Formats: sequence, C-alpha cells, structure tokens
Amino acid sequence: MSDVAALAGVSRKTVSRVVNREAGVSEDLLRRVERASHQLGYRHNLAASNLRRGQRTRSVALLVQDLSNDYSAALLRSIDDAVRDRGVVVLSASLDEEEARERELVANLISRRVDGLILMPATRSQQYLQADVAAGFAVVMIDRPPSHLATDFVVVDNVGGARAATAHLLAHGHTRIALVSDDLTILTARHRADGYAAALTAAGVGVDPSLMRPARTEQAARHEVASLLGSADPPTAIFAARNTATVGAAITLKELGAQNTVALVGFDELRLADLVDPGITTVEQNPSQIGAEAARLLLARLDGSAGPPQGLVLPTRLRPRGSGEIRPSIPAPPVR
Amino acid sequence: MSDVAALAGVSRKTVSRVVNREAGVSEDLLRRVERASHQLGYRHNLAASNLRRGQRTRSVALLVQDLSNDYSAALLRSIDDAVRDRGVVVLSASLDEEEARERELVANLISRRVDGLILMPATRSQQYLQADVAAGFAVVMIDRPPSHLATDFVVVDNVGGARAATAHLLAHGHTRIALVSDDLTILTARHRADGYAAALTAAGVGVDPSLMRPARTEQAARHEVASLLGSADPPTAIFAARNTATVGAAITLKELGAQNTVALVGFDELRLADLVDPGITTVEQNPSQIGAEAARLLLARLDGSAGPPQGLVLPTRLRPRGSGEIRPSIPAPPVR
DNA sequence: GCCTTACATGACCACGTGGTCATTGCTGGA
DNA sequence: TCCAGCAATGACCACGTGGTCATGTAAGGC
Repeated sequence: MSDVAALAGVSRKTVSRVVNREAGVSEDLLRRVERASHQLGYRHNLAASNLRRGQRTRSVALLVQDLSNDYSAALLRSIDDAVRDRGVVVLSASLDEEEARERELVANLISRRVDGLILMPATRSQQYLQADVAAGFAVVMIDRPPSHLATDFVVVDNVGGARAATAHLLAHGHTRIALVSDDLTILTARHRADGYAAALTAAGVGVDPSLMRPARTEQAARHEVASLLGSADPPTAIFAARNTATVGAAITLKELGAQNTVALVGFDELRLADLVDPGITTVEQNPSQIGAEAARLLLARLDGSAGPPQGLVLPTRLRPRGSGEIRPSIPAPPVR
Repeated sequence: MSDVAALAGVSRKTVSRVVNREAGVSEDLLRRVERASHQLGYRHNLAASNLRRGQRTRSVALLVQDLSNDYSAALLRSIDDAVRDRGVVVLSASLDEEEARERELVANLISRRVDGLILMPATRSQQYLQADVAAGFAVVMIDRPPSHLATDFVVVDNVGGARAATAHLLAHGHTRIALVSDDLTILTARHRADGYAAALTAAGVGVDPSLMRPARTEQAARHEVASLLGSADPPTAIFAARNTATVGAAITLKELGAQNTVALVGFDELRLADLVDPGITTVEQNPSQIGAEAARLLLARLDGSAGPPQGLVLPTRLRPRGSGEIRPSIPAPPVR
C-alpha cells in the first residue's frame, strides 16, 4: 500500500480510502491510485484489515466425519450457498470420528478467528468449547446434538426414522430383522438402534442381539451381511442404518442372489436407489435442508440474535422402492 | 495477550515465548503464564502472528464447479488429507460454471492470502491470474488445463477415455451411437466429444450431428435420451460423457424398458454402477488420485520448487459391467 | 478583500503479534 | 573480591491496515 501511495504521489490513507471505496476522494486522485494499484499488482490484505478493524473474518468452518461422503458434500454445498452472498468463505475438514482431531482442528480454527463453526461432533463431550461459546463464538451442531454444551443444533429424527423403517418391515410380515449400523458408540447410530428396538418391542417381537451388527465401513457391512445370511437362523429382512451399510448390504445381497428374497430398508439417500432392481427402499433425510438450516441459525447468531439455544429436529421420509416391500419367504435349504 | 501478561506478572514478550514454545523460559514463569492464559481463555491470534512474521497463512483453496458432486467431494477429501499434517486448512466453493463467480472468489481468496489455489476453471482464460502467479501465488489447475496461463495442472485423458468408450461400443457392433454430454463450450466436454468423433471416424462411421446432445443437468439428459429414442432413426447405443448424463440416461432407459436393448457407456464413476441391472459400463477417472497429485504439486511449489509448469495427464479406465456390452438389436417397430 | 464553510487530504496511532537487542541477575574461576 | 560469561527477561519496533482528527485549500457571501 505504501508503494502504491508513493507511485500515485498520495498518502497511504488515500489509497486506503480508494480501496474501501470511501466517498470524498477526488476523481483525479482516484484514477491515479487505481492506475498505480493495478500497475504494481497491489492486493488488499484482508487479514490486516480485519485486525485493525477488529471485525469478523467472514469465514465459517464445517467439520464433518468424512467430506467425501455424499451427505457431507451436500451439507457443504448448501452451507456455501447460504453464506456466499455475504462474502463469507467456508473452511472444511474431515474428523473420521477421531476425538483428538476434532480438538486440534477446533483450536486451529479458533486461532484463525473463524466467525462460526458448524460441527458434526466426534467427541463425546463438547464442554471444551464452553469458554469460547460463552465468549461469543457461534457454534451449531449438526447430525448429533451437543453434549455438555448449550448450542443450537440441527438433527433428524433418527429414532423416528429407524422406527418407521423397522415398522415398515414388520408390516410386511418380517420378524427376523437384522440391523447393520455404524458403531454404537456414535450417538446417531445408537438412536437408530433405539428406534429399531422400539419398533420391534412395540410389535411384540423380541430384540435378538445376534441380529445387531455394527459395521463402520462398506466392507465391514458386506462381511456382516454375508455372515448373517450364512447363519443357522438367518434374518428375512435387513435394516441398514447408514448409507455405506446400505450399499454394502445391497451388493452382498445381489452377490448371493438374495436381492429378491431378503428385504432391505436403508437409511440416507442413495443417488441410484431408483435404478437398482428392486429399487432400494430408504428412509431419507435431506442434507441440503440440514445445511441450510444450520447456516441460517449460525448467521442469525452472527447477526446478534440472543436467546436460548435452538434445536431443530427435522423429519425423515420413508420412500418405498421395492426392496423394503419384499415379504418373507420360507428359507431355502442351504446349498451344498 | 496483554491481559495474560498482566495477570501472570510478566511482559507480553514472555507470553509470546510461551505460546510459541520457545526455549529459555523458566519453569516458574511458564506455569504462571499457562495458568493465566487458561484462566482468561486466551486464544492465540494466527492472523496477527502471520502478519508480523510475514509468513504463509497455512491455507489453500479449492474451487470446483459443484461441491455436492461426488467427484468434487472426493477431490476435496483427498486434498484435505494431503495437507492436513502440515496444519494447512482448505477453503472451498462452487463456481457453477460462472466466470464472474470465479473471478470474485479468486480475488477474495488472494485478499485472504491463501498460500495456493487448486482450480477447476470456469473461465475461458485465466490470464487475469498472470500477475499473481508471477508474484509467486501457487496455482494448480485440475480437470481442465490452464488457458493463457502457465501453471501446473492435473487432468485425465478425456479424448482417450471418450475414444475408448466409443470404440468399445463400435466393437460391439454399434454404428448409431449417441453422445449425451455437458455443454460443448466446456473444454472437458469438447475433448470428450472429440474422442467420440475420432473413434467414429477411425471406424469409418460418420458423425451424425443429430445424435450429439448437450445436456447440462440430469433432467436435461433424461429429456434428450427420451427424444433420441423417440426419433425416427434412434441410436442403438449411448455414450453419456458425464456422471449426471449417465444417471439421466440410465433412468430414462429403464423408464422406457430399454435398459437391456440400448447399450450405455458412461464417463465418471458411479457408486452403485455394480448394483444396477445391467451393471453400467463406465470409463472411470480417479478423483482421489487427481486431488492427491494436485496437492502434491501445490505443496512442492510452496516448498520452493521452481522449474517449468508440470502437466499430469492421468489415464482413464474402462470398466465393462454389462450395459456397454449389449449388442444392437433390430429396432422394434414403434409402439402405437 | 476578508471571513466562513465545506471538502479533500494526510499525520498519527492502534489492532495482536514476534524479532532484535539491551538489561538484569546469577554463577564460577582466578 | 572482581569480572567474564551466560541465561532469563523485557523494551521497542514493525507487519499492513483503517479510524480520528488536524491541516490545507478553494469557493461563496458580505
């Protein structure tokens, strides 16, 4: 900026005025400054400006478990859309369910003075954020409610969605319904397992622990489904409580030629669910809506909205496509 | 920092030493500073630190057309993975093929002094970046080579991939092969169209312009495929040169009951390509690899690597899954 | 021609931090 | 006892910017 000022023959302050499009600079100087600025390839330094102004950095962060997941990608996109016209940029990173990584990244982001954080927590408690939230750092939790911390959050009705999925299978005559879920230490997975168990119990069907299979990856899900179907008393239906689990289950069912005999209901949207034969029945949440709502809450806080934390619980939607409407068949004798 | 210093009864500089873990601070003071720091909820300001040190901001940006696309999500994830252990954060945004948006965002990011940029350009020319690149701003183009600008880039062999896809269909006896592609103003789409035309020409089959249908969205692709199959002289095979086009084509083929009679080869990976019946034959690129290579090139430049710009052209891979191996059938008389 | 008024411009400082170098206090050897 | 030598600490300034306020200058009214 000094160089530009020198070249234009004005003071730094005048350059600053031009850069910030402040009124009260004569046409003549304005042109001279702009020419000098362009000639030297001058670029305004937003960090220094923010420092001096004590302003917001116009940046927010999104921390999710895995950015390559469809769900996370849709979240990121909708958040970017919601903040873009304010000139706000979005930083993002994957946590992979690692508590230490969440803590590190949050500390890093606070050091960078991001204005706010949209967090899918990997930690069991977010109390470590207490002081910063109290000091005005805006945080919105998504996918999982905050623990030991009062912040806004946006989640879906996991219990209700899982109950609906399980009830759908029960209504089609199934009683041996397996659950392939994420690790049950993860709250969302536990809620879905709770909904599953609640539906079974409400129908007077006992919960068989041997039918509940945690599987963190698609590979693990494939393995568990193969193991389930190879067991002495196999399930006639599968509730896959997560998109990777659904994909794994669908692939394994097809490999075993069981896609038309074993029912399947998945959680989360699958882009090609319609194309598969049979179509995969899913309980869908709307990640774009979650992201939009989370961004809305965050921006409201940044705009000074006070008041107690708000929690949004969005509904899920059951979309029958075929796989969930298969009725139980008398199991064929095992092939030798 | 002043407050912490006052509470600990030391100078600001000593606090700075503690924060930066510099040697030469007595045990006693170190503890006092850390206690005061924790008590006041002090957070180091990285922006101010970078300003004083004249250092890198430890941030890079990724600009793609649509962050919610599988391909972009995989890119983002792999870039984050590649830079994470350096404490580098990733900013990202969608361009939606809008030139103005690219310019705005790039200007914004440069103002923020991001260390580098990985860009899937929406502009026809990136000459506007010339001065900044010359001044040491690191840029790596992905998916599309730079235009009017010398930077590193990572692309796939679009011409070769499209030629392979088309040749595959020709080898299975097709001569009326339609192309459903992105808008041909987009270089990548044009290259794929070139590969398509080259394969046809090499086989002595003429290029029929009425079989070439640009379609930017899945909806548009569905419309074009329906229109193609409803025409007087319909194609017996479709090359869908983009993932949304492939999805649209597959859905429409299924709706028309033509999924086993009209051959289909898609470009880009589809997560459930295996599950569909018939499986969808695709020409795949590896977005994770593209991201990793782009990040590698970028980090090398940040580490001071000089030398002429490097361009990486990664190969594609044809994965037959069924839909691309369907042979042409004598077209059934149109249903009345 | 003088004073008021309004506007254009720049000098000066602070934002939060870290590098430089001087100062302080203490240890050990002659 | 005296001083060299070293470790610990702090005073001071600069990084690039913008807010505050004083200064300069030209126009307009009498």
